[in-house]
Amino acid sequence: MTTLEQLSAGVDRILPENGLAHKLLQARQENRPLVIKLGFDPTAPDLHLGHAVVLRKLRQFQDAGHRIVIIVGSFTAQIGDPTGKNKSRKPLSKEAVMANAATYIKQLGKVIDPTKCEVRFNDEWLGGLGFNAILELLSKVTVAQLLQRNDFNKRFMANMPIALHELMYPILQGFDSLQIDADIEMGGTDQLFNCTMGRQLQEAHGKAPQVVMCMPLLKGLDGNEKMSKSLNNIIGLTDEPSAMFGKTMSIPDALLPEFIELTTSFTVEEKAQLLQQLTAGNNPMHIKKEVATNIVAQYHDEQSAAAAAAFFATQFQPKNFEEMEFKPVSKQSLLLNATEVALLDLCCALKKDNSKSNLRRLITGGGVYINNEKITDVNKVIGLAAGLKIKIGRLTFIELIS
RNA sequence: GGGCAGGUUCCAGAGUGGCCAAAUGGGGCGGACUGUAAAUCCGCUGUCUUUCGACUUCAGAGGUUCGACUCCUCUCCUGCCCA
Repeated sequence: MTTLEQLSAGVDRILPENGLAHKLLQARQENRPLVIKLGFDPTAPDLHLGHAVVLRKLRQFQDAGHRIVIIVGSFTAQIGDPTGKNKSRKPLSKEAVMANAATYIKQLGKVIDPTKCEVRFNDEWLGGLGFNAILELLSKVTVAQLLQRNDFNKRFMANMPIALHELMYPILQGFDSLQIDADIEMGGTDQLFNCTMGRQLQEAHGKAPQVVMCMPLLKGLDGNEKMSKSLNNIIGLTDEPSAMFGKTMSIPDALLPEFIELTTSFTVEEKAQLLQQLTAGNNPMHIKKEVATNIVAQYHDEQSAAAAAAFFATQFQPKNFEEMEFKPVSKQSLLLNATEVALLDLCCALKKDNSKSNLRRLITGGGVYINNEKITDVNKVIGLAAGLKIKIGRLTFIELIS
């Protein structure tokens, strides 16, 4: 496989189409690495599999000897990439930005080599921009162009508010590209517009426009929306092996092809084979297990992956308490000064962040088991003996210890 | 600046004086089913209370009323039209 083929594999869109080939050629002729830009907003430092799709591609560039520049949107974070969903954001403190950036970069290391990438904060150049410089920048972009952007367009059409500063976001992001002379900007397909802005500004300033490479957006656990922390449908890069495995198993079967393609480290042949098994009607569960194992192995290791698979098999496949694993919780930590207590109170003590009403519903709804027996009476008196096993909801398994 | 229309629980969106903790749909959470998942069906979805019920909530503050999400006043916020 040629470098070009490898680097363009799995990419949703390259703009212009022959841009990557052109840049690679140029790099060879000029004997220099390409500058590959990736921006991020330091507001949500929890990276997930969706981010990894882009990062894995970045890794390939890194391995091919190109220069990775990570732009921390320390300035633009104050605006927040306008999605229409979230209201205008509070400006983050300098400390918060730095802390978020640090955790971000740490997690970045799960996919790319953090020692071989440059990190820049965009308030370095945006923070001190004078008003005349801003006006000069704004003069390069028209309102009609900005309104072409999907979020803006939708909101405009739906009579939803668009604050003026939100319109600046793409322009500022483009300005970043100008500052670092990006050859290529990476992003998800949702970044197409913003990245294009970089091209435009570079051209307007007499520089070579960057090539835009958009990776497909990974869908989240619900199988519908894109993976995103605010939608609570992510598989986090730092999730524990068992959680990572379990979450992967919980994706809808229909999402499997996408996951095989975008999240696994299988070879092209292996991927094709898995897909073929799927269409041949093999039980998707087995294939999903392979995918889950592969994912866990990537972010942890083979042993953890195998352990997570085994854990899943014992914890969620049978209904028998004997084989399941329970998290030990000491009686003292519950602060219940009694030897026996009503089920509801026990649940309250164990799930402190749930409201009592909510737990009451859970119990009456049949979601609570004690020692392998479903209990629906909230008043059922439970003896607090060591070894008591209790399951609350689908995911909480607790064993009392003295 | 002027005119008009709006702000309802996670979201969308009904509700225009008591029958409203607030329809319906979505989402979420449980259960049944299941080979993980999906589909389907059932239940739940403000807080506290064993029950009766009590309490807090419909942008905010006041007011009218026995009683307000619903009426009045002011304030804040949003959109549209005109300047």
